[in-house]
Amino acid sequence: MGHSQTDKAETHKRIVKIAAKRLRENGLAGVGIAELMKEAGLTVGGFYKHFDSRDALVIEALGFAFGGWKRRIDAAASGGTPLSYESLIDDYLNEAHRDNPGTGCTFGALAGDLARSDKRTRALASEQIRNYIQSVARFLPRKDRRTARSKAILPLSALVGAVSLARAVSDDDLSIEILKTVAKLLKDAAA
Amino acid sequence: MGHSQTDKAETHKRIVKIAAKRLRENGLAGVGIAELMKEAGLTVGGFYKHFDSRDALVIEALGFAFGGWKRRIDAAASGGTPLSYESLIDDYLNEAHRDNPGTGCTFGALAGDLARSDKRTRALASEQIRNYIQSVARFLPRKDRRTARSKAILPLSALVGAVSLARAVSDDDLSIEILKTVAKLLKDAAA
DNA sequence: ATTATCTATAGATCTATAGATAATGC
DNA sequence: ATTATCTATAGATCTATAGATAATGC
Repeated sequence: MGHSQTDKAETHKRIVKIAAKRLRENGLAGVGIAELMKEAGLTVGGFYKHFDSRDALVIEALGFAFGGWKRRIDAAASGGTPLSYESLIDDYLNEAHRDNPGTGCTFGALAGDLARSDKRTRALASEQIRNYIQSVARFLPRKDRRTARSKAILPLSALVGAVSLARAVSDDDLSIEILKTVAKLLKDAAA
Repeated sequence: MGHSQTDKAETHKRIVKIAAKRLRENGLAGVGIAELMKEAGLTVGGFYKHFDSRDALVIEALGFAFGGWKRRIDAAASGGTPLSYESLIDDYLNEAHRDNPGTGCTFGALAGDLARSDKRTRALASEQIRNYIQSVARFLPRKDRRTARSKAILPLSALVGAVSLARAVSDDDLSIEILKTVAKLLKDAAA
């Protein structure tokens, strides 16, 4: 039982990270506190020294989850290998992303759950959608730069819809057809 | 306490309809048996004379829910007023649909939940996605008829993604911007 | 006699809290 | 002394079942 204040900060972060993954995998109501704490190597009783309520953890975890994909594409945008619009699409619409919602786009995994969440959670979603629109806008081809913000909303919706539908079907051929077709048509439209 | 066999068939259908609405509103795990039975004017005990399990009701309710929107656009397609591709889009991307998931498109409301459902439920989703692709394909402009099936998958994904995102945000201006922008860009792309 | 529905409840699960335990840190 | 974590459990909720009740339908 080691429990310095440093340990506590690390423990807190570990719980948030695990929740960010498990909530994207199982939905916002799909995993209990006891299970999350167990995955963090702890027991249920300690939870409320870290969070006021389950909802408080959900909000924190969503904040962390949203940050993940955004950090990734922003880093790619400003980093050494500037990502093209096409590679952004391929980075989103592939089988690895489809099969790993826990580390993927939060909207792709939880848009439906967010729609049913309270106002505070949906305010976070608003803020993040704005971020995502801006992020996607930066990757748009030169010809769309002037109306980039508007132009970014269609591909963003199509990406979220396509990965949701690709995950919802049991037929793998159909699932891959959805991913590949939407990827191709989005690229064609931008060319 | 009236309970002829005719009554029972009607009661069964009433429970399914109520579930189809409430599951789209609250998510596949968001409403309990007692609440559904109460809305149908019944009590919880009678439930299992109608359904083997809660899951069995969910499957039946999804079947009914999927049928709703499809019946609507198919009727429009073959009916007196042939719906245009543009009016199909407007029929989907508007505030009334956004604000009434209980009577709207099942994928728009439940794609994320379906992705986390068992294989049997996702098999139903596969079948229905195929139906929806065909339904949308019939509305495509003349120039896209040859590759209609492929061409239908992008707008379908964009519609589902856009309504999910429009519901997920708390900011009404942003929500309307999503609906209107995706509608306009889809129409422009088809023109 | 059969059965559609009712009331009541068993058993499981989940959030949150109470009180004990064993470290930290002044 | 304080506190991070533990064990144990209260209270709520949810699915499913048991047994009673009051209609249907032979």
